[in-house]
Amino acid sequence: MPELPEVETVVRDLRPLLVGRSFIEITVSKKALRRKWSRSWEVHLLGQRTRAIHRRGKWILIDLGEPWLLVHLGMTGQFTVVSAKVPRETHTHVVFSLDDANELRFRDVRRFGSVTYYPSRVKLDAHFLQKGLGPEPFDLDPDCWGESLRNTRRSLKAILLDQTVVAGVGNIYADESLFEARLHPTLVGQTLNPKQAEQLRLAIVSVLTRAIEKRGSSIRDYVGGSGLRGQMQDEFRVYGRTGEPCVRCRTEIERIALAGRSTHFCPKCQRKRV
DNA sequence: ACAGGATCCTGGGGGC
DNA sequence: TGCCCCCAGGATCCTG
Repeated sequence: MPELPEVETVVRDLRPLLVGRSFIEITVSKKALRRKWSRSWEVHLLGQRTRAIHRRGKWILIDLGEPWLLVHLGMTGQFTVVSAKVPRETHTHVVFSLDDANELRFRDVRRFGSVTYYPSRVKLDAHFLQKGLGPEPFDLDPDCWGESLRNTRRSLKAILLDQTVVAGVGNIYADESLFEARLHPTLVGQTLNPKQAEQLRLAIVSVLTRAIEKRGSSIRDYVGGSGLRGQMQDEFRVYGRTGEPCVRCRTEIERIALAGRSTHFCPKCQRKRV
């Protein structure tokens, strides 16, 4: 589910509820997440005061002094702080009881998400380095971005989904960014001129910024760190609007399969010409 | 190098 | 009501 704007919203919601708190108990369900939770981590986590919470791409990083927690929401992950009195919902897989009678809960219906312990920031950085996680969209250097496009024969859609090129864009915001930039999703990176490359970079920044302002998109499962749904789903211009009229030209929005994902675009506004 | 498919999971919706 | 098929905000591995 969650792309950069959703993860950013979770982090902003959790920050005031989590910083300064410590874990007094950790409860884990029997069902395994994408990376299995190890009970041996718990001794290192209990009693540690939370110093900060950050986002990197679609990852959530919790700074507990020396140890860190790394969280990925996968497709259906929810990461919320609620009163311990609130009954736990089904599919709640990890619960961190806080020292203020609240609980930090990780719930994930499809279990594609993960909650992982790292003993230090250095180990965490090594993990990202090994994955080759790309730059944040807001810090993306125009020349570096242009270079990434010039050097590949892949489609724009595939490039946007590649977390090593730019971190945090997923299926929804890839489609919305391509519409904003008026570029066809099947266009090959190599064929863009510098002006178009820059248009696309700016479109990504603009779309993600707007989505953060709207607290992300809640289509089905997504909620922010305090349980509230987002509002950006009401402003999609192509995603999920197959057959509906384009907001710019009234042409019917088309849907194709590309890079293994459903892809939505306006065949008139997003021409294949370069 | 890159596209496409399968995989990990569960649940919702549509068609019959 | 039930069953079957398709679909889903992600990441990763394998094949051709």
